[in-house]
Amino acid sequence: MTTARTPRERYREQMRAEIKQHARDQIASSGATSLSLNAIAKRVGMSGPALYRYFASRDELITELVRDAYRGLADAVRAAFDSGADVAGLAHTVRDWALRDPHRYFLIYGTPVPGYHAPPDTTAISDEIMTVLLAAYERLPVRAVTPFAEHLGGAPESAVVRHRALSFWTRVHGVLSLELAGHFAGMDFDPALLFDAEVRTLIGEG
Amino acid sequence: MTTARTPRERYREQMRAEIKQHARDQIASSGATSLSLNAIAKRVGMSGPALYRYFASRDELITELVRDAYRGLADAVRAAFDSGADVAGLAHTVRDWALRDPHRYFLIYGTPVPGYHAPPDTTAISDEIMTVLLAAYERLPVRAVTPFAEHLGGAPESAVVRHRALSFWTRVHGVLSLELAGHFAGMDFDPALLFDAEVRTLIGEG
DNA sequence: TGTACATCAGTGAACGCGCGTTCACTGATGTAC
DNA sequence: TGTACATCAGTGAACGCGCGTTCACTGATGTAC
Repeated sequence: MTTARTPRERYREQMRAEIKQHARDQIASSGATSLSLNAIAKRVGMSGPALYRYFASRDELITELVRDAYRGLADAVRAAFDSGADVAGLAHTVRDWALRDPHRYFLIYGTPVPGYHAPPDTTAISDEIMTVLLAAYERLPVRAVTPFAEHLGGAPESAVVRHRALSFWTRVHGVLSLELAGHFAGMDFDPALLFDAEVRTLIGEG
Repeated sequence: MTTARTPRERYREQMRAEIKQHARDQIASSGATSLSLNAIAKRVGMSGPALYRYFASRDELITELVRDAYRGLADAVRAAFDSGADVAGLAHTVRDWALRDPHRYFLIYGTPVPGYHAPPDTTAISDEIMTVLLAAYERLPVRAVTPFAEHLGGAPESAVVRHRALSFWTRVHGVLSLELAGHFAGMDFDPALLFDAEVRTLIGEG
């Protein structure tokens, strides 16, 4: 959130934000692959070429959306941790964030868009999330070393923590992505409770 | 695999199979959303409209591919079970199947294609897979009732089995889809070992 | 405070492209007598 | 075995469409003196 100085700059920021919002809306209803600049322009109320004042290309717009999504998730997770959330709290933070806008979640963790490669700085944001997870697990009682932790190498205690953080990631993603994709529809249970059950296994009560 | 009787029918089956193969190839390199009939036709060596002799529309072709994918996974899982595979064996069957053609896996379990709805019979095939999972878990020692199993209702023993089968599904999918999407790239470990670690938690050694 | 100039937002026309799908048609293959 | 007809695979032209992007241009907004 850089403060825009001149009115023109402020206007630019505003327009960029508005364009991205409409882009998100379009992704929410038609998917990221079929994102159309012309359709967005129409929504924003200008002609297609005008968007090129704000984004160099369609790819740059998508990249920006991906970056924002990563940033948003990382911020949410860090804020929760700073407010004293434990591992279970972090899991629910992720779920709440994903449920608020499923397509933003899929933009990050969904089927990779062929030909499109995420910008390098997004992996840095991913690491940021992982760092918070590690910090949260370091507060829990130490667990026995697993075969996989041995494979990870390094100090045994930290390897165990890393293993647990990876399990957090894969299990939360597993139950969450199936829920968001609608695979539990028709099955007669509350996805929130299955999620809770998985979370319990992540903090040692499983 | 219905036996084609007349030569014409055999030829038809052959062409349909060839078209689907090229469609799979195209999905593998450009994703399901951007599947193009004309491009497939060119590959097969005929003109675009000729494909309409074999598929009523683009959507029907995709539906056919989705159906085949479900069918293939279900057959693989059932065959493994019939050959005596236990829960861990089934997990590896799923992983092997997914690794053989990641895009086929994402076709089923990836980001839902907006506007496209899977045909109703695919859910039946899903149930088939679940049935095999339940059978595999019924052979394992009975476990204590979980809160989620209580929520599922029905006989406690069967509810526990259902809970475990759901955990199988979500955990296998979680670690597998992140691996296939390339999210473990750059992290210094063997995904196969993380998968094994997750599988161990699914059979009671976690 | 007013004038002269530079910056920048947005337009409309045009580019080439590929898409799914329809249609009328040709020519080969199979069927019935 | 040969002829007459029906079936069906595949073609090429055409449909309307929307796409990303470029370009020359207009008009408004900001800046310097």
